[in-house]
Amino acid sequence: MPTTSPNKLKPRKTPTQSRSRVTVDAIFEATIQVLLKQGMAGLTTSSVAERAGVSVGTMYQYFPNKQALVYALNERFLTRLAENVEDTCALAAGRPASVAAEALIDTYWSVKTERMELTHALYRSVAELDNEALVHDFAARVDRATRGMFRESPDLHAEDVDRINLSLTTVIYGTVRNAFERGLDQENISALKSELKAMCRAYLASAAK
Amino acid sequence: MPTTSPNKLKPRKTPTQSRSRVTVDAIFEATIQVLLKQGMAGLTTSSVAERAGVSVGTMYQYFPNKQALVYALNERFLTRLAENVEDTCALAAGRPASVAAEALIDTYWSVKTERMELTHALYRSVAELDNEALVHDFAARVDRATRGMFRESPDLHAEDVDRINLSLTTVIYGTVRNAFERGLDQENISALKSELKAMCRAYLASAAK
Amino acid sequence: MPTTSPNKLKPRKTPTQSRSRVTVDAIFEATIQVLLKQGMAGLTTSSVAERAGVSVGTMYQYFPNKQALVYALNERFLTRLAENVEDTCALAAGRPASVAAEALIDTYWSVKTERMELTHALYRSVAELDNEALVHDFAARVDRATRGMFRESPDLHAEDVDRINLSLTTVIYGTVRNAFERGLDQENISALKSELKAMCRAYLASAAK
Amino acid sequence: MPTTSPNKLKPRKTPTQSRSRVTVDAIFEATIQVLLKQGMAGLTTSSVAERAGVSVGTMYQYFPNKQALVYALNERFLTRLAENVEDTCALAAGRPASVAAEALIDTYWSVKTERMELTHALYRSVAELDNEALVHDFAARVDRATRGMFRESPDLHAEDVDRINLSLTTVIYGTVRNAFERGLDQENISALKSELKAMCRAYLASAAK
DNA sequence: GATGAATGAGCGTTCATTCAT
DNA sequence: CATGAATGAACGCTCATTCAT
Repeated sequence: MPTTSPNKLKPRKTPTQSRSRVTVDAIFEATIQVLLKQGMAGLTTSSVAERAGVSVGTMYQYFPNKQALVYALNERFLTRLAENVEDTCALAAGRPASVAAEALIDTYWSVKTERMELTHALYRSVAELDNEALVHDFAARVDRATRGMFRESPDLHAEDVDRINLSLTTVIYGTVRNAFERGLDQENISALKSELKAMCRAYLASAAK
Repeated sequence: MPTTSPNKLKPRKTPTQSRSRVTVDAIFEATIQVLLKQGMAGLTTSSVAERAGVSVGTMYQYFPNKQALVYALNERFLTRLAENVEDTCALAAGRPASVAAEALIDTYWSVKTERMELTHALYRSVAELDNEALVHDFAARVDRATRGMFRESPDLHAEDVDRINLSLTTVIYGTVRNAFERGLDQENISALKSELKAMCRAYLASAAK
Repeated sequence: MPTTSPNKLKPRKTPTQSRSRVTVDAIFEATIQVLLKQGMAGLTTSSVAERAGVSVGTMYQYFPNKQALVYALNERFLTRLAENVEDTCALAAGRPASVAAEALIDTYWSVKTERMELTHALYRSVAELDNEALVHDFAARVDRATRGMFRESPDLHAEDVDRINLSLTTVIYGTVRNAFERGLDQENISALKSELKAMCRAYLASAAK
Repeated sequence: MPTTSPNKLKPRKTPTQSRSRVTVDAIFEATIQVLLKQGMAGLTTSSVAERAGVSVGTMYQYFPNKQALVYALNERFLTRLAENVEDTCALAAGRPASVAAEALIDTYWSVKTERMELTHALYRSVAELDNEALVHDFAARVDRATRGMFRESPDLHAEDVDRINLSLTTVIYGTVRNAFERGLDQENISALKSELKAMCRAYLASAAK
């Protein structure tokens, strides 16, 4: 699958001036609205521009092409997610691994729940526009944070940290995503959350032996 | 997001005759090749037809439209997956839950690994063409099989089966998908697999108390 | 407008054998049915073949192409119309011009009324497939008949016949067609018919002076 | 026969700005040229765009689809025709019915003759694209005008007006159309015109008795 | 003969991108 | 800088016609 060179995806200008900021924000918000209402199929440059109240020409001042817009939008959300995870990791560092894992689940779950539909739409947009490099970058960043956290856990052996970190994060992220995509109702969703926690606890308990 | 009525997605003729079978297979294989080489963006009716060595017109004899083609391709793979899972469930029925869970993991993992790139590409194609109804149908089918299997597990209380089934399947399927999407290498992949098994075992052990 | 050479439009075989006759009739009837139900837009070779219960290949045995089929269908109807008019003219020859004109109106009107929808559909098909040469040929044939009839009218001067024939026929045919295309109800239609007769009578009375 | 909802046929932007006006006019003129040279069969979006010297994309800025273009073209001509008839009716109101009828014939004839080939081509285009609703609307509009005119004729009884209006207009419009479709030469055409007038005069004289 | 699967040119339409104003 | 009319390549899809069986 051909991946577009990242240079082509970078915004044309970093919006430091306030007017630019406002415009870019409007474009992002419009993109989200369109994504939620029409899905990726309805995400055309003109639909976004119209909703943002700017001309297509203006959009092209800030983003060299459509893909760059979607890229930047995902970057925003992933940054927010990464920051949340990093905060959580900073707070939970030094606590037992099971506590840290539960904190991670809570954080991840709440970020996904907050704007569930949008999250779903963004997942799709990433897949559709070959922005996987972006996702990998953020996965690495988040991985650094969680690994750091587990490294500080008093109940984990140093040589187990990487393995456990990989397992826990892969399981947690995958499960959360799958839970939402299966279209479960609220009751099942929250039941699932505590089962996931139980599973992580049990795993850590057995792994620590 | 508009969902296309399933009637519009049904193949035009069931390929019972041998010539049709060959043609349909060629089209499916071409779709896969294109999907792997160019992704969904490159999946045009002409690219598939050309690769399959048939004309577009012929394609349209078997599939009423492009979406139906992708739908049918996914259906094929999901059917294969469901059958494998059902076989596994039949074999593992009556064994302890942890053994059953491990069998499920092995089966699911091997089906997905077999043509890893294709699995990934199909995940995308489902998202892009609103074929989620199809996925839900198969999820329900597979769910019936695993629930049946766990119901026979001697070490599970009847009232726990549904909860445990939901948890295990959501965790397993989500983890497998995520493992592939993270692009882990073979070593990490197989490490992950045994960790996942360990996790399920620990979970079941703690749940059985 | 490019007119297709008539050779290209001729049926491939004159259906003298009875089996051919049946097939050709079935094809014609199917063409009519499709024309009535779907209009020219739905008149595809396969829709006609399917309705006729034959394969497209068979259709091409009898008609070299689609246009030839429509051509032949129109030819059939125009022949029927021409024969009716010729019969009427033979009967009314020698009668006063106004009687002859009324007879012509009655005949023309009844042919059009008989299968009104079909008549309309055929008008369209003629226009769409540039079969105007055909129409002109039949117009000439019908013209010969009516001219012959009026020539025998005792109350017409020989030098007026051509002018009066042209006027009457143009007015009558045009009015009949327009009456049906305006979508008038039965009451207005029949009122119109007697007015048209009155008009022709008045015209002939004044022209004879 | 399926009739397309009129909303789908409305132009996308009313060409008030001068640049748009020019473009739309060019497209209309190109449509006419193509219609005359190739007939409806040759009227493709690209042939029109090419002849108009614009891109297909530009065409679609002004017309939502091909049918809308043909619809708008017919609307233009029918509006022109209706206005001419209305003007004539205003001028001839109050004059004897025969004078009014002759004025109507002159007007109708001249509008249709002015661009005879085009008139013919438009008749076809209406039939082919199910624009008959449009024609009926304009027929009603023109009917109002002529009925109003005849109502003012001093020599007509009020109770006869509707019947006479219907007869005269149906005969006149039908005859004019038929005259053109028969492909008569100039000499016959103008002979026919005065015969039609004579016929109407005679009809009115007899009807007034 | 009869069949109907296969063909592929050509259609109507969309939309990311550009650039004169 | 902002605009949005114009562009045109590329798409999904149809259907008259052919020809191997």
